[in-house]
Amino acid sequence: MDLSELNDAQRRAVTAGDGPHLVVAGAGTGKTRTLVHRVAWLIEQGVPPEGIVLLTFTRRAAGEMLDRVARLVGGRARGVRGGTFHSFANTALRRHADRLGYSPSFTILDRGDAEALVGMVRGELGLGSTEQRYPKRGTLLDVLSRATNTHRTIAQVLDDQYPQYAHLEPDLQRLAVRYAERKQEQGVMDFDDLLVMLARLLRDHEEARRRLSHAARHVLVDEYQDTNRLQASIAALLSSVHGNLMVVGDEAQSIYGFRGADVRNILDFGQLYPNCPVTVLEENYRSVQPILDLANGILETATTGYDKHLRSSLPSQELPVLADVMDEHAQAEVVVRRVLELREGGTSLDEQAILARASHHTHLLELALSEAGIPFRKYGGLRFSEAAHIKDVFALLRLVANPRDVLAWFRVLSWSKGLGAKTAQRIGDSVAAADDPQLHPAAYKGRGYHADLVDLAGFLEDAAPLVADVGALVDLTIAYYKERIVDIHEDWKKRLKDLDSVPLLAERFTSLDQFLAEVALDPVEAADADEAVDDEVLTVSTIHSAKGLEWDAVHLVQLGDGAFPSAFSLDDPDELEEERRLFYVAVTRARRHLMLVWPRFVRARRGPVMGPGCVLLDTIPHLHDLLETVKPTRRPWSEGPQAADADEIERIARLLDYFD
DNA sequence: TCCTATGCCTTTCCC
DNA sequence: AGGCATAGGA
Repeated sequence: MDLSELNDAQRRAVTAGDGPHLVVAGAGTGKTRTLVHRVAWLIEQGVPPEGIVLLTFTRRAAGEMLDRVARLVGGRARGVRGGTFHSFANTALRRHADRLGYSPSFTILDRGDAEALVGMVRGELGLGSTEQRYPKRGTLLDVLSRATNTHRTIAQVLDDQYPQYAHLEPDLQRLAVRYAERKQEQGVMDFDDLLVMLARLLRDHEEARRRLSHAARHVLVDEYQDTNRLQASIAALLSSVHGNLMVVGDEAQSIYGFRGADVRNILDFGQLYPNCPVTVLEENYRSVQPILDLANGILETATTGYDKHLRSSLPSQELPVLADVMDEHAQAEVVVRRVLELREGGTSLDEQAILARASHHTHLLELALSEAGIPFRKYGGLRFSEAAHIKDVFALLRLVANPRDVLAWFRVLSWSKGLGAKTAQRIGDSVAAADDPQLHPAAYKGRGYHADLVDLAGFLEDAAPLVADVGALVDLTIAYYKERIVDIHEDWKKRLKDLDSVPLLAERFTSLDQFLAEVALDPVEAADADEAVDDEVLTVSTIHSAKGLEWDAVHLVQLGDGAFPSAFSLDDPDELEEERRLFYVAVTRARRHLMLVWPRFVRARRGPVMGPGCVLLDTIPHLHDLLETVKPTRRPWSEGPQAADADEIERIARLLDYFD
């Protein structure tokens, strides 16, 4: 293997000896390349590929890295175990589920399912029916989830995050206990359980730990700054036998605090492993210097001092552009024009991306792209597999895989007329509680929905023998569902064509459990379900989903207080810091061309129009030396403010002045 | 027990 | 704007 294309620091990390190792890698400093070479190097040194565990943040990242490893060492790379913490946990738990009181075909609950179950448990415990201002089920789940992921008690989480609900601690304790019992009874796990159970397996089950950790000769963790306490403990336990744990990350890019990620993991790694070697990668190979100057400027404004200064060997005369525009219409216009101009200049659509803080910030822009005939794929936001009709199909499949899955019963039963929430839950519960979990329609003779239950039981009977033939099972399920969709969704016509994408998704899978787990752990992006694939496509993505990726040209839209930074972060200094790091991540995705778009006038869904400020920009020292500001000529105010009040008219007038 | 109408309340990022 | 709880009639 050729190590000559690596710099000294990278080579040190790649060829490091055994033991723990921390790699601090600034944006664009060849972090991925280093990890890829490290894995390849280990294989060449004779480490069996199955002994290497590569934990990454997304499935996409894992796949990409293993492809690159394969280019260096060939087919041997296939043996490497790679994926997210959750997917690794899923695989390990299927093998050892019985030790934890679970069947190997347990079902994974996504966020929506988990909330629904919390809702059921809340009802069952009679919580919140009389009291006013009771937290919503999403909030309840959030409290439980934060407690698990950050290793804190419910009381602590309430204190820190939800002081207004501090008095509900006893309720939440009961809820937590019952919720856990319900999941166990039904053979379902939520995302957190995957991590909790894996940690429990590693801690409490001697034999399973031996099997798992003896196999893990080398553990490598990417994006370590975005791991939470639980994940860090898993990495430590997993590597405890051989002690070979290499973690790679950049504390300036920690952007998942909202999900319980803890920067302390990377900052305190040296305390956990005293004398652990540290390699710092500083040379940036990705971006031209003016882009890095801006990135450095952003870090300078951070209150947590990051001891980082990115430098590049790629000079450029082209400053990043700040498009100071009137509103979202002007934003769309300026972005479309820029995309086309760059393309004329040789930057293909594949090499361009539009990034935004929130998925909905690009709605108008997507319309404009379609109008202009620019093909794009959107990442982030609502997933294909989260659409109601797709979840319907998966509920049927889940019943085939795990007939104790009460949420799946609930969903499927509610399709029948005259069968409401109460009855659905009662039927689901009784099936789940039975020794031989099966639907017995005969018990409901005389009810209006009896015929539906007979049909459903018939379907499940026909489906049962097909578990091993995922393709045939999916076809049967879709056919069954298509007969019913007309009564379930008023707008069934536009939903119908999506159903035909499901068999395509299932194609790669030989096991139903695997298929269902995969869909839960890595929800299919709306973009990927579309069969119309142009060969040259622009990317539209949230910044979070763009983590770890890069493009020649990046167009970052919707800057402005309330949008980016998000309104929720404005009054909390810690959260504002996370917005800053997010801004930093966005900017450092760009190699050569960067445009920031700052619409001065954004109509919020409700409430006031957003003001013209943007703290992320305002606080950067010497901003105007770092950017080339353009103010496109104002387009005529064709839309006009509807029903504007006096305040709003005045604000608009001021803005208009500004632009003239 | 089910379904519909009404009014209130919140609103991000994701494995 | 849309989800969610509650009220009240069927």
